[in-house]
Amino acid sequence: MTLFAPISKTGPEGQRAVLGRNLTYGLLDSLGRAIVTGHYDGGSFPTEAQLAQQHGVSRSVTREAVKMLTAKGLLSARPRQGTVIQPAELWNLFDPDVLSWLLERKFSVDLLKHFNQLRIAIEPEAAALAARFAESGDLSAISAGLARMRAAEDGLDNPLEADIAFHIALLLAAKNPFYAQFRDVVSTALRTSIRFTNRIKGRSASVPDHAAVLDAIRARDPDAARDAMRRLIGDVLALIDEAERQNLPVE
Amino acid sequence: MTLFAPISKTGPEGQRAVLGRNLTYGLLDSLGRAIVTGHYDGGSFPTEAQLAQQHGVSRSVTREAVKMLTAKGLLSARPRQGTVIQPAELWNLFDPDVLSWLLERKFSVDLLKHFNQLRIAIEPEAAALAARFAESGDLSAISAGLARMRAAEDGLDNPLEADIAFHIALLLAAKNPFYAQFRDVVSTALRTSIRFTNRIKGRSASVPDHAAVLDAIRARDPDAARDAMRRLIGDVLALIDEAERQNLPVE
DNA sequence: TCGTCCGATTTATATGATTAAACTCTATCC
DNA sequence: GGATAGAGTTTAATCATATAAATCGGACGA
Repeated sequence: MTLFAPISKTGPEGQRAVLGRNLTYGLLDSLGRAIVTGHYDGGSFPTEAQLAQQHGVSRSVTREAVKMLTAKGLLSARPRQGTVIQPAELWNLFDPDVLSWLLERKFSVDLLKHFNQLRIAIEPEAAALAARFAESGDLSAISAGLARMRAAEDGLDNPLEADIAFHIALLLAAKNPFYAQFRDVVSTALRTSIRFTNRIKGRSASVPDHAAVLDAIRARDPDAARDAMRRLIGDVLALIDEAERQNLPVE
Repeated sequence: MTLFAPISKTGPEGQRAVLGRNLTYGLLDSLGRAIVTGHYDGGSFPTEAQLAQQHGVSRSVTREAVKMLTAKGLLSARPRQGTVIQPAELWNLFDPDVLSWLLERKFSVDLLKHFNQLRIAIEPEAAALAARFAESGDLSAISAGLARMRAAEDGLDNPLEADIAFHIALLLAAKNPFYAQFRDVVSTALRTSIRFTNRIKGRSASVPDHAAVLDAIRARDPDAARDAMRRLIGDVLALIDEAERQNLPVE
């Protein structure tokens, strides 16, 4: 059974089919993706010796990749028992790698809904905190994001990247390191959303709604900022719920 | 310079001073704690050869521990450059290990505030979701937590553990895997809070306030559930803010 | 029937050798 | 003089092999 091709090291001509910046990261990515997408769901996970052989790398590389996966909560290794996949509840979902592997699965409205259920908790509160604590640099950054969104309306910028820039700047303005950690979740959620929301309405993210958030932050009005942001994400969630009710075909 | 004692392997009588279940995990914990608590802030991080020598372990163990730390975002390793500590913004703060190392630092009201600023985003929304999606098993679990809190009032249970059980059960009732991930943050926050809040008021967590949350969830009223939970955590935050203003000596 | 010991399996650890990557410095060329 | 190509050096990356420790299952014996 040849589930995987060799990661490929330096080939005859010296080219390197990169799956990462070196063999270990290549294997990490390959295994992580395979685990999260359920390639091992039926049978059991291979032993470290089998892994090394299947991927054509040494045991050192294998062990280091496995150790990284255990650090992210995907695996657990014990002598004699072998290396086993941990139940999904133990995975570190906020790890950027795990997050990106999750998206390799078949697209699911469910995942998108969960993303946005999280966003509607985090971002309104982040806006409220930003209204209290944002410094002038933070305000400029949010404002710059908004400006890019306006430019995008005239085709002068990428609307998705502009939207992301706005939301990231806002998370940083909350001046709380935990909120800053949601950078990846939010940008991932937005990137995932785009191919979905665009199917429903032709509209991209509403500039006036975003402007309302910034205005409230500028006015140092936490409650108004929270409400404005809540409305923004509430709209997306309503869209998703509607799609779910209609059992809309997606992708 | 002997910053660290050897991790200690099997000693004379065969006992093992465990800093983890094996050498790699011992080193992981030791290095993680040292990094997060700032032991390396002045100088630069040792090379892998130096680490191995300083801790009296082999290069394999060292490399695997370092790889786990890079997986958690604390380190980055490149040839010729050596192994370097990543800026704190890149640390995976939601990783349970990182979270626990964070608490090894000198207690700071700041950290406690950040914890609860996060909780006030997550938990009210979790309560609202629970009001919509909780199944009967979830309701029993939350109810059991509340019962334990009541028992604790009569000295029949541990008030802190009862409180934690309540909040964890609620997170799980939201039926969203991302919310479930906050188990560690919330229990850590509560454990940290206790030694702080107890200094201010003699009161432990209010049973009626918690009961109000459960009642709203039972009544399938998301808005009421959100408000009730918001009030609960808002109280804690108010306490912290007050303490901060008075620059209260802590611990 | 129960416990103890033995053997097999798999990860854990150690070590030596070699390779590749990345930075520094220098000497050379224009 | 300044850019630039190349050599040299440092450090992680990789490979290979050997040995130790942990644990499971079954055999054996009281």
